[in-house]
Amino acid sequence: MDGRNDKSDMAADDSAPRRRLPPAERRQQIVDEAVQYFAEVGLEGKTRELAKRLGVTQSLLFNYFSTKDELIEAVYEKVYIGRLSTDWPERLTDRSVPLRQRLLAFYSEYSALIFERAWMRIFMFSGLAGASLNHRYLKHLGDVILRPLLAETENLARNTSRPTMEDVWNLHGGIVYIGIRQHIYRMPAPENPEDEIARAIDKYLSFFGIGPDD
Amino acid sequence: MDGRNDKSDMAADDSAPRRRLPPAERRQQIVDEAVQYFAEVGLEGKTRELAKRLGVTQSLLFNYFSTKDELIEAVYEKVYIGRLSTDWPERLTDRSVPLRQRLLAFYSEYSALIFERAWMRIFMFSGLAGASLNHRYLKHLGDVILRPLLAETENLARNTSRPTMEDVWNLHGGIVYIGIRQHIYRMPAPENPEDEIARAIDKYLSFFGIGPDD
DNA sequence: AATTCTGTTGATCAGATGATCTTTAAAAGT
DNA sequence: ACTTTTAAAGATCATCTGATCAACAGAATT
Repeated sequence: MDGRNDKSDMAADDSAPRRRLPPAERRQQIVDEAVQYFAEVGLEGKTRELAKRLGVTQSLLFNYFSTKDELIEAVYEKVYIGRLSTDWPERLTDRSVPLRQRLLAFYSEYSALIFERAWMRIFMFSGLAGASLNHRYLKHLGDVILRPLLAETENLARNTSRPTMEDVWNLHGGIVYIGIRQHIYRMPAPENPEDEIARAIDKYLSFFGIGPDD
Repeated sequence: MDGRNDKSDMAADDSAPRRRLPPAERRQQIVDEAVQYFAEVGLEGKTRELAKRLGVTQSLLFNYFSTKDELIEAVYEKVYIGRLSTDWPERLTDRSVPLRQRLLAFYSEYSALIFERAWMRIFMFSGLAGASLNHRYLKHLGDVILRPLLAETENLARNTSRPTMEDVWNLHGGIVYIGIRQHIYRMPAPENPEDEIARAIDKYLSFFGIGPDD
């Protein structure tokens, strides 16, 4: 594209000729940069461009990943891993705490994790590509987060209309859409997403007649 | 990829050697198939693969579009055009009709238009690619649909908490997310989206103390 | 039926791209 | 200091991909 080759031009580090990193470290460095790069341009980003951003030869990449797909898999792992804390299910179902408070805590932490450009975009790219990790993640989310959340809502719902799984997905989707607008569509973000999340939760709870202290 | 060349193997039409279509018709045919194809595999789909699906030579494409980007632009136009009816703004602000009813009518029609795989995916692909049409569409949507919708809500809101633009985006996002789950992530869709949309609208309205007949 | 017009094909190019392999040189071991 | 080990670079391959252009053939015109 552009003849960037001299100096002080790269996004990453290009200045120092520091070579021969320990393999584990180099591998990690490659994956980290690949996450950022692929998040920007998509999973069809070129290995040469990625190598350039790393200040490294293209062939080096294949020293750590025998194929590009293998690198992308590593990117998936890196990005998907630890995105769903294991202790959320129990904290979401801890009935000694008001549901509203539990929801606020969960979505506060969760949004902090997912309202991140690299994650958001790679999640979308991999979703469009039909990656299995994407399906597994969403199934997992439904099983260990949203379904318990439905149970908690049902337990407290005072209205005639019973909550359904779709109601939970609607709550979830409305919140996630904030991140989509911001990072996928690059629209201006709300100054304080936490406030909007709180409103979404209140809207959800009040619809089922659940108060702040229930 | 696969040596499909003989017969009865293509997704589109491959059987008949019908050649020499009138230019306008051929062009339309190409764009139509391109929409489907790019919606499936992304905007980095190959011209040769597209030509194969059309049962046509790859070089023919460049007889109608001097460059691939030009074809993609045509795909954008085709897909974006007419996706926002011009009469929605006035119908949404027609205060002789209850707001709930207006919202139901709008999102019933709108969801019928956008809950379509090709649209949904190309919108997402173009959004990730940062296409200007995408930004313009969202700005337009905000200006002529969501902002008036906020005004209508403000006009009827009876609660202490005043509706904000973010509330409208939350309503919208929650609804759109149904389509995202279905067509981007390819998750099982709710049997009847209209019901879920109605619930989302009711949740929204009730939060501001707006009744079904207001 | 012959001629003209033009939609379509087939061959091909130039650059890009994933991947391989030999060579170089930095670090570890002696 | 010398040798060994092995990251990393450099050159290169085979294929893919967007794009070009001359040649072909179906349809309209005369």
